[in-house]
Amino acid sequence: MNIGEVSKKAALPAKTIRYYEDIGLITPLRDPNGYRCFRDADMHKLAFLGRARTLGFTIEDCRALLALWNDQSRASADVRSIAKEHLAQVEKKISDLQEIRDTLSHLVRECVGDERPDCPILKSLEEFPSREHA
Amino acid sequence: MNIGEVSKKAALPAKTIRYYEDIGLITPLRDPNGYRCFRDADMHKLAFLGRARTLGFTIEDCRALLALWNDQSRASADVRSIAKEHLAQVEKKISDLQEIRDTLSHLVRECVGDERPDCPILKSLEEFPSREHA
DNA sequence: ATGGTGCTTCCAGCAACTGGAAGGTCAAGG
DNA sequence: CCTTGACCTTCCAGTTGCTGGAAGCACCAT
Repeated sequence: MNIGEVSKKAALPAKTIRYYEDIGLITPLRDPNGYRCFRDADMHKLAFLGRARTLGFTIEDCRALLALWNDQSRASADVRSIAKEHLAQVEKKISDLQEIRDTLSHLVRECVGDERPDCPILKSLEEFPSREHA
Repeated sequence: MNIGEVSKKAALPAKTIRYYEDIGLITPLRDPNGYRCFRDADMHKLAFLGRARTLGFTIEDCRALLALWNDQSRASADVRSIAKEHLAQVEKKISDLQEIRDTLSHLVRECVGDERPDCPILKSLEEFPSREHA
């Protein structure tokens, strides 16, 4: 399989696949003409990577998960701890964003948004030294 | 005021402040010795920037907001539309992350996490070609 | 004079790609 | 046989928003 076909099947841009090879996540063979030659195992890895990435695992997480995936004697606890750690980060990010959303939507609701220069949003950005306590 | 003092007051790293000058968000004066010399107006801008950045506005958003802030004849609608756009992006991100969180927490719950190699998380990453429809 | 801290500039690097240029390869059509 | 066009290759640069570090002045206290 050439990169184009793999790209379609794995739903990953060819550029991304080349990048994954660059950083050592996959090592496809080469045809005599220099074209990358992907086997089913490569496809599987790429599908795995695509899935893990859409779940927001970092590339280094993916590297670790791939290693565990390839390790027949791995303990499932190892995988679980990576996933749990990542889950915690996702939850933190959600709550940070929720706070931001609340502030923003409050500001947007307060702002009439007409032709007058008076703007509560700017006023708030100006007057609210949020990090004073830092 | 030198950069160190401003850095403390605005709760922004000195590196960040220099970076903001580099990209033209602020233009502090210089003392004869070459040191940056910040006036109150610079401080205000930096505080404004810090606040806007903690709310997740991009640098380019900040540039636009600063320009509006400095524009006495601005329409508050202009500010509002930037904030609304950003709010929409934040909300999108929250819901994306919530989906990820749900999937992840489901996986983590399913996984016993013991010494056995059998791992539902890896299995799911393997078997679930999430982007097939792309 | 010496030490320590603070300031300067510039260069490199992070994550995870993405875009584009310059060029080789292959299959089809004339 | 030649051309066209799609596909492949490599390499370099850019993205966002900083951050780290090196090399070298500036300033103040002793």
